[in-house]
Amino acid sequence: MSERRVTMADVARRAGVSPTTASFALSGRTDMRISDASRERVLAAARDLGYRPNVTARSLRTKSTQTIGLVSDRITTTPFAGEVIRGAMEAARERDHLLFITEAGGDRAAESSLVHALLDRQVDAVVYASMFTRYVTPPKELFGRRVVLLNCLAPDFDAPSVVPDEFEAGRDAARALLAAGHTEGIWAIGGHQAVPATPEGIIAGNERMRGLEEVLREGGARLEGVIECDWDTLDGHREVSALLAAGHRPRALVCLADRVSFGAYQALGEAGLSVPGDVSVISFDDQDIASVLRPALTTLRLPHYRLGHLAMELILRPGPLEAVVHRVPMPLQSRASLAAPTSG
Amino acid sequence: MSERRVTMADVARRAGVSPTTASFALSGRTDMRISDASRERVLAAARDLGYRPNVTARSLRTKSTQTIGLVSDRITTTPFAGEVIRGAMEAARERDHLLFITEAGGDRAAESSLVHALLDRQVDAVVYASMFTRYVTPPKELFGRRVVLLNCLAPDFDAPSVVPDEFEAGRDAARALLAAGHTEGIWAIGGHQAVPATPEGIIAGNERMRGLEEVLREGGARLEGVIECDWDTLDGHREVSALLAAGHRPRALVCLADRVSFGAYQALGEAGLSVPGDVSVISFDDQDIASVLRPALTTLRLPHYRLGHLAMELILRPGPLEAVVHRVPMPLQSRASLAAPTSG
DNA sequence: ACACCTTGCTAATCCGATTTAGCTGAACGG
DNA sequence: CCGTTCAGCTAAATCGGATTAGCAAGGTGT
Repeated sequence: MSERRVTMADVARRAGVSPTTASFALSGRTDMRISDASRERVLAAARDLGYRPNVTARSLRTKSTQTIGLVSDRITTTPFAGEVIRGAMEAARERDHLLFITEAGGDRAAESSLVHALLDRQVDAVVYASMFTRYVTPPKELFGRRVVLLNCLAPDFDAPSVVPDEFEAGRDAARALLAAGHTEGIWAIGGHQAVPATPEGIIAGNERMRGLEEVLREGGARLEGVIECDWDTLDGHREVSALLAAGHRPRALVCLADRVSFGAYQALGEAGLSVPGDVSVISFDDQDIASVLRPALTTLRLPHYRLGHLAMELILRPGPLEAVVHRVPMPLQSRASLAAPTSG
Repeated sequence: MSERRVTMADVARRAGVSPTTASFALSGRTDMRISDASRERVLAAARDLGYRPNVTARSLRTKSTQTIGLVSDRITTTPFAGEVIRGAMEAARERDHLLFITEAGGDRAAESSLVHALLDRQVDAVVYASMFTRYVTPPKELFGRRVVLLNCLAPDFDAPSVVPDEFEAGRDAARALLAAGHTEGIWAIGGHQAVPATPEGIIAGNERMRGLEEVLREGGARLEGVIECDWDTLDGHREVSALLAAGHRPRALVCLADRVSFGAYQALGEAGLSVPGDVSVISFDDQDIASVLRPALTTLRLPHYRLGHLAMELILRPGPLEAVVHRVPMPLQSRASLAAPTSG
């Protein structure tokens, strides 16, 4: 891409030293003796010429490209996935690394070919990411490589995982409910289900429900009912409408995803019930919409930025990677949809 | 990253030819004569050994890395920006290129340093992207380089731009309104304003308004009023509430962004007005939320995927780039919020 | 029979860095 | 005065390919 770049040979020539000396002076290595005078001259020459090392050339020798690859199933499906990338990117930048982004769209062949494309470019490591928490089997090309699993788990694959702490989030939801005084009329909408097509897709649902029920029980409360449905606005609307039509009068709704909450809001509104006056709502995810709903939604936030950041941090941390599961807390975003139950 | 890779020398050895012959056989070049027998043996050896060329090494000689860099102000601010990246990525992949993603967050120094990081890695070209349409001044490091401006304009910079066709979208909004029979009581909410902090940020607003008013006028209609406000849910809610409180009874609202529409929906609902029964709403952007609102929002879609795709296509198209502005159509998503005005 | 092409291949160089091996001159010790 | 040590540097090899220059064998034309 245009204009001959200044090379180290140019710098060496201008400083009146050999390329070897220039190299050592510039890299600041001390195992080869360079006089202060020479070093200064090299540094000055580099500065004057605006020298920048050719990372590609260096990589050929050093085997390190300062480049990380990210392979994901889908980047754009979930609207907040960008935060994952941003987290990874910023962590990379803090250590002078750059990020290749790829997306296989769930296609195994495409995935393999993308991993090859990354390896052909000598990436130092790969982040293998899923856009919702689930079990995966990374392509065989990644075996034995430096890999971190992001938002997914692979028991047979020797690599660390970074996932949201769904279980603790479930517990926190229950704690918030109890703290507000809710012990009766609590319904879970969305239940254990996540994505219908993916049997393993129920990690988030299961964990959230497990934590929720556990702390509720400890607090002497319990769920009045669990409604299993897909995690979407339409489903939330349909199920909550049905619930109300059946004569139930919930005091608190635990929606397993913000999209479900939005549907619940709509159903509640149509039935003339107010949030949180008549019914409290607590939710999971903290999508954009959560803060814009009226009333603003109290929800447990999926820590996408931190997920991406931590995955990259692990990769760039020196030393071998340990196959540990790192659970990132899901902070409670306390907003307006949760309040004390009205007596009666 | 582990395991010695098979090199071309290995392939040549196994095929019993020189590396030169292997190179020519593998690249399929015809300007050097290689017998069919030799070629076959090289190809077979490569296949047997699972040979993959080291792109980094090749780049050193050829100056082409099959790698494109993307520099943006913010990737995650707008929830649909992921589609831009996906479009660019897929276009890149169609031509066996990979994409570096970087984000400067509006910081000029960071931007320069990221561009350097890209150039140090010998990217073949750079996509300079903004997350909302505006005038920009790319960093000087990009002058003379192969660059495409994505979602932004820079008159003094010799490079093509790819932007949404906001003007035509405004015209299409007007056409949709007229086709539904609206000629009176049409209000624009959001007006020319876009982002308060950015004086150049009004391109989208200006163009949309210009197209809208032009076609309305041609159709013998006109706007009853234009309300200038920021493009956010809160603003939409506040302004529409105020409008109704002032005794106005709009028949159609043109919201300059979906977020504004959402606020308008809330205000309308609170006032007991139904969409589209009492008031029609047409909007711009087509964010996720648009299809999930009740009734689903009729809106002119920002063609993010195509924007990203076209930018990358231009870059990968052989030959020099021409400093032309490419306008990508914003398709009308006809949903339920626009209907004929009720008489009376 | 000799100059002249072709064909089919290889040796050597290059790309821009890093790194290893080795060389030179001064200081030092005895 | 001679061998040793050490500071300070350079030549050359290396990484994995692409590319240029050139060479040997066989065929052609005259």
